[in-house]
Amino acid sequence: MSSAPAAPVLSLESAPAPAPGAPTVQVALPLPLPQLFDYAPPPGSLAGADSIGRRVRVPFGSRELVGVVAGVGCADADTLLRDAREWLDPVPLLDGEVWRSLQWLARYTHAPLGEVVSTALPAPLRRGEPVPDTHRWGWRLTADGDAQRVRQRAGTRPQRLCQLLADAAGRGTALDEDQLDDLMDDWRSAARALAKRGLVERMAQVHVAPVPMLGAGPVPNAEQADAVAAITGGTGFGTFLLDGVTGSGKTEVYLQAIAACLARGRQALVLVPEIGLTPQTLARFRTRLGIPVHVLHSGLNDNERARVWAAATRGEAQVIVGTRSAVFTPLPNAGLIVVDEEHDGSYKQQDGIRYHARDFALVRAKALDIPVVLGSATPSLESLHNARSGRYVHLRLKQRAGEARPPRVRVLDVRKRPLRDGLSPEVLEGIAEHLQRGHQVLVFKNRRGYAPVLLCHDCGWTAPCRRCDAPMTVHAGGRRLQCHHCGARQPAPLACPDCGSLALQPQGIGTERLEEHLGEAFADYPVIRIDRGTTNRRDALESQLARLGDQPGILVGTQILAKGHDLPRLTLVVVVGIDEGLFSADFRASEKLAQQLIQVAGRAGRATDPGEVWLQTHHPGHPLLETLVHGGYHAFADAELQQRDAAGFPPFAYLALLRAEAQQVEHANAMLTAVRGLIAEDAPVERFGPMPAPMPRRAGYQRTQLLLSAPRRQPLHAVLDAMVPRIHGLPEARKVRWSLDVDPMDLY
DNA sequence: AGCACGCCGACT
DNA sequence: GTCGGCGTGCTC
Repeated sequence: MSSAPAAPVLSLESAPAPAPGAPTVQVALPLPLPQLFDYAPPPGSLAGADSIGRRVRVPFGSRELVGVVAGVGCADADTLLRDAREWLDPVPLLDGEVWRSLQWLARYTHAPLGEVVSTALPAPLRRGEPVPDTHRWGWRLTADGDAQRVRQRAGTRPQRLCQLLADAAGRGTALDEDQLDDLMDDWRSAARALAKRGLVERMAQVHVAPVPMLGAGPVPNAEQADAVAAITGGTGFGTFLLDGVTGSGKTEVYLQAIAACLARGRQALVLVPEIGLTPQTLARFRTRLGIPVHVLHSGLNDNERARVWAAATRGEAQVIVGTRSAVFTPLPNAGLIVVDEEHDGSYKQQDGIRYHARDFALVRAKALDIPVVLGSATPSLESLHNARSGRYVHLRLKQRAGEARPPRVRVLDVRKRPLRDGLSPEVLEGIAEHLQRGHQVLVFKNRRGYAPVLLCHDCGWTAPCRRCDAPMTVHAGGRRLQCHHCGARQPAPLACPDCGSLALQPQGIGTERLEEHLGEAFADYPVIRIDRGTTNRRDALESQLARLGDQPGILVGTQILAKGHDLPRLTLVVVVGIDEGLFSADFRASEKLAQQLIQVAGRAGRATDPGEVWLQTHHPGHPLLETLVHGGYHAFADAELQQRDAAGFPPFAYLALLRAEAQQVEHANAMLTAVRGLIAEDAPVERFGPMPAPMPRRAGYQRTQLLLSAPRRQPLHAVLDAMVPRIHGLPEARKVRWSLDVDPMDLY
């Protein structure tokens, strides 16, 4: 699904007409098995077509599982089926569009429906818990409480709570728990005490759809107004690529399109990348739209997620903002889907069901017959290709809002320049200058740790991971080794295990080493490192940036710094060590690098101070840099699309990658060879492999892969349709862990 | 995936 | 003499 929306390779048609006989339910179970399992309906109940989408608890071997009814049928007289234990839903939990789309996804990814359903549902629902209620809880005085109110001792919490509730009652209303949180701290203990004496009571409040109270926003410029008009002006499905440089006000366009959607009484779903969901963004949505915004992200616990899901499925949640998995939210009353930063790699799930949330959002929008907006300053080549071929409406925002000007980009040739811990003298001078002017500097290096390898200067030995074909990364200033692929950690050796030499040196530069060096070079300024090593908790990034505030100082970090927060005092971005990315074997490496450079460059000079971006490289003449610096992202994209076309890569070809891993390579290879043998000789797909994965050994497993490629989607899927069910029966597949990735993001 | 059943080593 | 190793086979 990487390029075209809902190309109906796979039909949405469902079950055949039931035949006479004992009724059965066909249940999709969360197992890596391709088939449905038949049961007799729970004793004493009926199962018609209206039970499709309901959850049932069923016996399975010696255990019990929760599944979803995917069809109904009738049993042959001679087959003995087990009884399903119980219905878990009175009416279907999944129905209508979301159910059809999930079935589509199962067929498209060639994954078992039960596993797709189970990734789509919040954990409590997956476990069989009832759909949580979404009532707001209100508190009011009982008749007793009202009568005895005057007898409360003045100045106490219970008295204050009674007073608040009495005031509210005077206005003919109760107070809900959110309002009480705002009005009084620790009202709960007072309420508990009063409730025990029967003076106050809690009651569920009927949901009343809040009316949006649109806050004032900036006056849109002509480009923004045109974009909003295009998105809101159409009828039904349409895909809009909102292609706007950093600072051009894409969020403003989203907000106005969402406001229009709300004005028609419809729900809006907004997808954001994992690190894009900042408190600032949420606050802006809330104040501008003037209604509760329901948030779904990895920081929520299971019950909170289930509640948001429930609120959405009941149509109560009007705006849902969430990361990848939010794309599964049922939207009975949908009006708009927005995918922010649509190029972002975190939309593709890389384990389990390998779906792409952006692409699935398109499928859903089509099924819902509503517009979908894909926004980015650096659109994916897939989306650009679709825009240029007319499948998407291409909306360009070329102006930066306000006075902000695009940053000046400088390519620094560091060949033959002395580098100290990876930084050239010019860079250090530049940093000093910006700091002295009271500004902030961002040093971007896409490599965590102290140094990428530990090298013996005498014999050339490098510290390898014992379980992976990868060198271990040096951490903790050289004292520890860590594998970024399997997580293994060990102390750094004092002497070379091969030759006994003590000349072990960290080789190369990571963020930790940059932090250390910059801390020494600029001892008077704060140096803050932000990467996955320092910023595990969701709010850690916030608090670290808050620590810096408006002070002059240096931020050192990886990818995680490339977007999100506004850093108005930031005027210099130094990009160190892009050279690895220039020569990577992965077909998407150039695209990722270009997007990263443009995104991180967008951090510089968002306010009135003009920003500068310095790229430190040993390859100043590399075509990617030349094109990107002189022609911008679109010139790069043109060139890169031509190369993809010539090389037969997406979006000009469709790929499916079968990965296999086993303790012994032979097992993995035997399995893939057997799979390859399942493909008809004359099938119009190219097959590459079995071949070793780019990292042949990872976490102790030998990894190989088989790549299938076709110039059109349909024949590839025809091959997969015939092939995948038979893989499960392959004896060679027994000792192997395998997975199929349709539209892989990378060939790793 | 889980879980049972099933045949061969070091232990109360 | 048993507890337990993980090979293989099945689950409506």
